[in-house]
Amino acid sequence: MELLVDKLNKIFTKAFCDAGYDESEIKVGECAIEKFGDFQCQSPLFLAKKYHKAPFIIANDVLAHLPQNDMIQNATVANPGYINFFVDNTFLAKYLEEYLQEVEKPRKPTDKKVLIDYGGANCAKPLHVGHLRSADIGEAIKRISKFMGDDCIGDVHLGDWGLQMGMVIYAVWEKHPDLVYFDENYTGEYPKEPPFSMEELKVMYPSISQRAKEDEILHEKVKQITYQLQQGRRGYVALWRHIIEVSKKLIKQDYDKLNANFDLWLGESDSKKYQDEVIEYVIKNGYSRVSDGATIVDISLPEDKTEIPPFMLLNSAGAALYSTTELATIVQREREFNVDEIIYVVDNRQELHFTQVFRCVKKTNILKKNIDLKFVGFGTMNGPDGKPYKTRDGRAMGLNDLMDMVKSKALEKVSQSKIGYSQEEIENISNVVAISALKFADLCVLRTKDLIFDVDKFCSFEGKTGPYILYTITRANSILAKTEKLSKDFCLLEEDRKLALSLIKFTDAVKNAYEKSAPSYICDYAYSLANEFNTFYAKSSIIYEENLEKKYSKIMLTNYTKNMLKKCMDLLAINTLEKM
RNA sequence: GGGUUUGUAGCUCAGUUGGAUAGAGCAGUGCCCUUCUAAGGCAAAGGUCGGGGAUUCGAAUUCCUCCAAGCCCA
Repeated sequence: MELLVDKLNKIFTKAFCDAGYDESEIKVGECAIEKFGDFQCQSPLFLAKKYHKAPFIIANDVLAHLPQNDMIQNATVANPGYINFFVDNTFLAKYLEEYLQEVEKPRKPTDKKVLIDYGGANCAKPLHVGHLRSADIGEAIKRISKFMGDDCIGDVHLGDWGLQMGMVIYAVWEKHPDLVYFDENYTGEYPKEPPFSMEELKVMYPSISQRAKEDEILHEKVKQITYQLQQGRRGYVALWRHIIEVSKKLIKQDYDKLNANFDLWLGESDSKKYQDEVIEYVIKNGYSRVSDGATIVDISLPEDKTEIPPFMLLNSAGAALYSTTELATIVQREREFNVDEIIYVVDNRQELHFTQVFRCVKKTNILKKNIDLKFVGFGTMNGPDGKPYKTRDGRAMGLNDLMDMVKSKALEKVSQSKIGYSQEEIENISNVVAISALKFADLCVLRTKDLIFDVDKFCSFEGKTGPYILYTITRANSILAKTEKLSKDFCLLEEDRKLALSLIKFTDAVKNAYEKSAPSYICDYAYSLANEFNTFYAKSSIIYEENLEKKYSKIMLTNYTKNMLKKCMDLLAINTLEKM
């Protein structure tokens, strides 16, 4: 199906050509001033210089050559050379119905397999506000890409190989020093069941981490355990497996609340099997050199203004680093999942690190095919002082603490509702409302910018928020529930055309969101559509409308809007409600 | 010190390849529930687009310079 703007672009391109301006890139856009038109063409302004003519004259030439058609109405020229026009109502009504049918159809597959690396939670550690962005943005990008026809898989990519693992092992040892895991001479099978519960695991890391900050000896001990684990000490590895297993369950609970559904639950340690091979490949093929005892790969390019620090393969102690693991992971993703593109949804602060990794991949030709490596960075969640957000006691705020805060606010609000809900309904509704507030607040700012963490903002249910969108859906739904199906043809009323025009802008929003990996475009669109609907809602009486033709048309629009809003929220991975 | 990002209303943010009167939300002001959920709608108010210079018919947007802040690497 040809989109309206494409149809218009074609007509205008022909008109320009007929008027003697042979240009291929004639474009039509939204009219900046509403009363002048639905759309406008600014091309005369751009062409003035080339043709040595005033834009106003060009615009009039074009207007005279505009062919007769059933779309464009009341085309006028405005100073200094805009061509403004309206779209015919009957045409718009027909187009809208076709358009909405088209949107429902599944897209043609793009044959592109994309792996999205988001999440990044650390095993044994609770999720904090910093994890919110990656989960929200990553999940939305995944859904948007899928909608556009890509074959997408999401990988949570857990941090399962760091110091925190040593801390938990230490905590277990402290509690049960006589478990077989700690007996170096033990050669038998280790128990299948973990020696701790989910609840116990939750408190292990925070308590040891706190103590290690003050206790130098304990800190050393933990480092040593971590080292021994990474060297493959049997008992520790067995215990480590238990920690991962229980930890995954805990982490999944949190991600489920945010609607972040990962296809893969891999972690840093899973690429370990490729690590030695990768190191050997880089060294053997002469891509690396030794500098101050460390093995590095120079990745600077001639066009760089300043030198980019080298990629570090092995440190001076001969140990693999975070960057090495990253390289091995990319190799793993090529071999095991055969991807065409990898998208990293991570904090902006990691940009240099990924630039180094990507360059190293390219320089060493370590991949068999050309995989597109994309860094999709997001801004840091900062506190009111502009620095990364910390609670009063100096820790990052826990995700669950934040959720509880928002939820209690939602509970308060829902309990006040005129509609008498049961306790169970109140519980469910406030849950959905709270999560929508949290996610929408996070998603609606352009991802690349740092943002100030503001509890009140996340708890806000008015204006440009998730609950506003949900509320709009429930209003629409309430009308639909109270009306019977009427069989009349859809005719668009003059007073409702703004809502219709808003509905057909969906394609632009998704396209932008997809191309720029920026879900905020969907938020903006959903908000403006909801806004338009609420204006429509306030102006019209729908279920009491006596003219059946009008009534039917308005009900149809209500239904279209509801579906569209739900579609947007689904792309953002935000659940909606029928009643609230 | 090098790199990088940012500076738009009191606060939090939008602002398409330069284009008409720089837009939203929150807070504050005034209206609107005897009709579909007021978590809403309508109206007004709020700005030297960090400062200065340059290019242009035309700059929040491009270039230069200065100021301030964040982050990364040292």
